[in-house]
Amino acid sequence: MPTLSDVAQRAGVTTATVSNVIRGKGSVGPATAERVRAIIADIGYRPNLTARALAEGRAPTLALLVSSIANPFYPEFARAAEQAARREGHFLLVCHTETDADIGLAYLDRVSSGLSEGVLAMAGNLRPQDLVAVADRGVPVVLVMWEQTREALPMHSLTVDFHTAGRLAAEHLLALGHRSIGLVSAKTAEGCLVHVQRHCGFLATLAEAGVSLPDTSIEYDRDTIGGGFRAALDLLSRANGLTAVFATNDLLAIGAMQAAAALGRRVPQDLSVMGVTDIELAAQMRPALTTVAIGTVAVAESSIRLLLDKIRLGSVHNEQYSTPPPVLIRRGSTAPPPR
Amino acid sequence: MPTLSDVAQRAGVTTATVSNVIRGKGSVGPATAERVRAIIADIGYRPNLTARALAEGRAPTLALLVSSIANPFYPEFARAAEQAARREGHFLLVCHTETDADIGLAYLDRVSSGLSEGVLAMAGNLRPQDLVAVADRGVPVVLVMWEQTREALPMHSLTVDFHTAGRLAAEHLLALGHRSIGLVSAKTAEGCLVHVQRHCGFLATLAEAGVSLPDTSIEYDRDTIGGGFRAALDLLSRANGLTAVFATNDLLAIGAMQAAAALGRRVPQDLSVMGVTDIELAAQMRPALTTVAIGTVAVAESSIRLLLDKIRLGSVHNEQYSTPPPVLIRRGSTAPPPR
DNA sequence: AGTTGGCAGTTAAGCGCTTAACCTCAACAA
DNA sequence: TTGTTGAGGTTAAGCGCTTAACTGCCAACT
Repeated sequence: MPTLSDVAQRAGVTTATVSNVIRGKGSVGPATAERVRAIIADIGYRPNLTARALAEGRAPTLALLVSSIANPFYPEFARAAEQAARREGHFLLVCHTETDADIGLAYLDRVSSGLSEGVLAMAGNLRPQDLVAVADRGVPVVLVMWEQTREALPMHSLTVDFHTAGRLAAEHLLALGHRSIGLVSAKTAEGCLVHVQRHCGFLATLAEAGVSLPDTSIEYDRDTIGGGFRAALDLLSRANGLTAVFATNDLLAIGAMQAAAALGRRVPQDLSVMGVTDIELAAQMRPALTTVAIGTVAVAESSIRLLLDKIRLGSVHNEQYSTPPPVLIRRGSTAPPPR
Repeated sequence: MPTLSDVAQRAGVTTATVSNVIRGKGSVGPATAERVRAIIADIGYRPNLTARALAEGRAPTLALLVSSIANPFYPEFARAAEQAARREGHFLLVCHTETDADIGLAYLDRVSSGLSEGVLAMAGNLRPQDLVAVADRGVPVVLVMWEQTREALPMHSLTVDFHTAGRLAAEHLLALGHRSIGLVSAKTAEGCLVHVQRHCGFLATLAEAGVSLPDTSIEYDRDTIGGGFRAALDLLSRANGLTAVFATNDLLAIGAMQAAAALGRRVPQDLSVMGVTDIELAAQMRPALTTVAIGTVAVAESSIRLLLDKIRLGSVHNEQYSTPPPVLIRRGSTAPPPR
């Protein structure tokens, strides 16, 4: 592969000049610039990005740490994040930490040793102290939807107002006339605040409306349809007269729809079902799933922008950003309760 | 951030010795090694991977070019590929080329300028000449499931036997007793050989069994459930007496199941439905989707291994590998035809 | 005693690029 | 005439790491 000095040699100038031509900096005569450009095109020279990264002290790469892709939300997020990064001239290194905090640590470690300029951390299984260690080494880190832990970590973070998401869901079901509503949520003991918040927003709204606390089914397996199926089956067979089910994410909601079908209850005529997130699958269901959209693409774009801001401005104070509020997406899986 | 020479200085040795300690090469006395290691741990030194990549002339990174993630198969593949790459000490740069060949070109270009050691190309929208140009520059490229084009590109490739996949599907339905079978496939004019092959294997097997060619519905939108829904609706309303539908991928098949439900036909009692690929969603449907698994994880692992072999052995001949044959996964969406 | 060989380390030359600092010369104003 | 200025370069010092080649030194052979 040709290098800068190959080009320089052929053009009869120094590498500095060629570099200046490429970067459009410094002052180079038009004739020289043209000659250099012609040679670059001729021999097919491409700058070595690794060398450039070393010389500039920064890599055109951002890392995204996600725990798993069991939930299609993550690929959707990753894709949007990658597009946003690309628009800013950056690559995205996607790292699946799976369920193993040590894999996360290994990634954090390697990624923060020069390969990437910053880290977007979404993986709930990362240990807070590992993140802090990396941040302390001067690597820009942005926490995305990191409501896993209550203690505020000393770094930038981007949060989504999941409380409002729960509230919107409750308001929608109440407005339709439902008064006997079941809740399918994730096990709170795992400290998964993203579910707890939705859960609480939902309950608070019902309480304000004077509706008694709903029957609840908790599922450990919060990122599978099967989990929602089992939870809803349990819920529907235990509690009579439920006319609606709210699940704290779309996957659980889809499982709930399946449970309704298995029990011979039609959605939405006999039972309304709704979720949170608005994954692409939600719109593809029959009936299409009513849900509260959190704006996946917007969240991804904000995350990238926040990280890039932190990198470029080097802001020290660790700000906390929120994305625009969630939005109710009315589809076919909810309707007024049967009389 | 501390550098090699910081460590060397504190340890009273040269950077070469520290480097040797880290890499376990050369010969270093046990006492010195221990001292160096202690200092590394003490000051929290991490090798700069960019500098290492430059010095070694290779980056610990592989690039994966996918076109989109509309079909959940791609994230599943990407995840498996990333895990395989990690086990080999590599990172995975995921690049979504979307529908734009120029984005693909830009990625190919940048990724092949030192940032990654090799490229896994799955994106059907990449232009063959762009791939050839990159390969000619000496960048190892492996084509994965690149049956988009008939002309053999001069590079390594990994293919899946989709013809057998179609055959297995036909054999399964025939064995169950179906004689009137519908086919939902992707538009062949787009040159999407991965669908055409499944399609042909299926038809050939039916023909061998003396079963007349089935009714067929072609869908442009091959990577959405909605596409399968529309196609199957068309098919089922046009052709009377169909007892089974074979769709050339799982998404189309899931759409077909929805269409059956919309028409009041129970799956599998009234209509059997099956697909190809075995995406995770297939197992989560109710009834669970019978399908022909192509071994996504195995394909991903083979891709990575093939690419790494090409990189390490620098093999010049452009071999073509095949993954293990597809396997029928019998689930609840197929049954003998109604009498 | 003289050689050999291996261990423990050092030296120094890169890898391909960026960039601050410097040089030269023509044009121009004072 | 002298000084200033700016355009159009050049020089050279890195960025942080790897590695081939080399240097001492000491124990072990013959």
